Amino acid sequence: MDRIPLLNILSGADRERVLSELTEARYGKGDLIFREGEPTEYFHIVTEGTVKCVKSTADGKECTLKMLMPGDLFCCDAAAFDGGAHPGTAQPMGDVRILRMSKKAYFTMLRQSPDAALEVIKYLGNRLNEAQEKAKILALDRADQRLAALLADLAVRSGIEEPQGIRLSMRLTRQDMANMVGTTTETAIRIMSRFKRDRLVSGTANRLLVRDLDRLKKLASA
Amino acid sequence: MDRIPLLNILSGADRERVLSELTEARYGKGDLIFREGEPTEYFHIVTEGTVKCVKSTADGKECTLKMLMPGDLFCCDAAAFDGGAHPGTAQPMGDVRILRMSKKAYFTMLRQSPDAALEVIKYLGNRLNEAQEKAKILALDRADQRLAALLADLAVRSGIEEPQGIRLSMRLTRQDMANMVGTTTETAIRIMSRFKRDRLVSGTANRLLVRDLDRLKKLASA
DNA sequence: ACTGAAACATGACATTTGTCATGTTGCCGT
DNA sequence: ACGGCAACATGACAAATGTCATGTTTCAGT
Repeated sequence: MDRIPLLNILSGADRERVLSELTEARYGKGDLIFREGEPTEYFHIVTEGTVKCVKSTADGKECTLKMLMPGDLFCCDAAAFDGGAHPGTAQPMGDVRILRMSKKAYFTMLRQSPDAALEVIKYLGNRLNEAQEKAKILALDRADQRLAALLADLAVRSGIEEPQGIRLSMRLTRQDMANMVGTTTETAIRIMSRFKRDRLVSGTANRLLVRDLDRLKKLASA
Repeated sequence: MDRIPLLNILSGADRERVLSELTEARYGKGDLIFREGEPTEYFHIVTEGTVKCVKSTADGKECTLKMLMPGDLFCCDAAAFDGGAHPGTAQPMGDVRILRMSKKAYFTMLRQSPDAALEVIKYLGNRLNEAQEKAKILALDRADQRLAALLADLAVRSGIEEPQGIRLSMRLTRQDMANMVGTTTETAIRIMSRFKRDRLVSGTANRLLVRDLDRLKKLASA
């Protein structure tokens, strides 16, 4: 519970009150934290593991909006909408732990602590910029560039240095990648095959290695 | 200055203090309110006209992120980032009027008025949902569906009822549309020609008419 | 009313991406 | 260790979109 900015900025009575409103919940592979369309009830904070935010179409196609990692907030937006529905589905990638708080307690916190409100505003601002950057990439770049950008980003943000390159910390299938960059699984596989041949990456879902981050970044913005 | 939620929720001394910090600025065709990469200095509110938010690539391609209309806030996000740079360019579509406030006054407002902070949180939450919905559309839909969705959305949000159909209030070239849905001008033109042939729309930039909103919506989500 | 520039239009072709089919590899649970 | 399912792989073809070229229409400013 140390690496959560929103909680760290609080102190004294504010902090105690907020902590007393938080409940821990755990989820595993196959669970859903909530579904697209369901009414929002809680404000959430990820403390361990990775949570995938997904939107789907009527005909079964899926699009992954964001991978939430420890420290990330969710439903700080939709929940603010009185009575709104979840705009997407939240799905754990393996074991995760989250803290949550009722909508009412969340509003109370925001009203009573300007620090908390400012922190949420900064967080949402960053998320908005991120989402718009993603939209730009989807609108203007080719599939291979989008995939290169994704791998580079994941390597930088959650990669582990290894002698051979940067190891990605989470399991990530070609289908997961496809959903994140807006292509089909087949194209993602083909592009990954090419990247492998060109020694940019190696390995599959359980052990993905980024072998040439610089070249990957260059390709992403070429 | 009546139709600005953020200002309407304030009253008394709070309202006076905030109003005293706001300065009006006007811009016309060809001006830029700010450029991508420049440091953020102000928080802005649109009061009249339309402002286009754009991101560009090194090789001159452009992507329109959002059309801001009266009541919209901007740089409530980037400005919250101390010393951050503008993630995009803000460009007036014709004559616009905006109110602005220094970053410092903006922070003071957010600290002193929980109502203002909550309003900004709600606004940012909506913008985030919007941006993610846009990303989903870019990731999963064909160009004609994306264009249909755009036209339907504009018709609903800023259209004027006319005997022949719904007239779009702003000037919008095929190139503008292309930049908003992530295609080339040529494809946007071809798709619009088809829509015209099928009696879904008519007219060009200065006088665009949506003639069959329902069919347009159906195409968007088919 | 005229004129130059911007917007619109369309054809021909290249490239990218999707679709469907089929086969191989890797990994998890018993 | 092995059986089965998910993940990975690849070919052949279709569809969508981009690119380049060329011509017409529309519109704002003189």
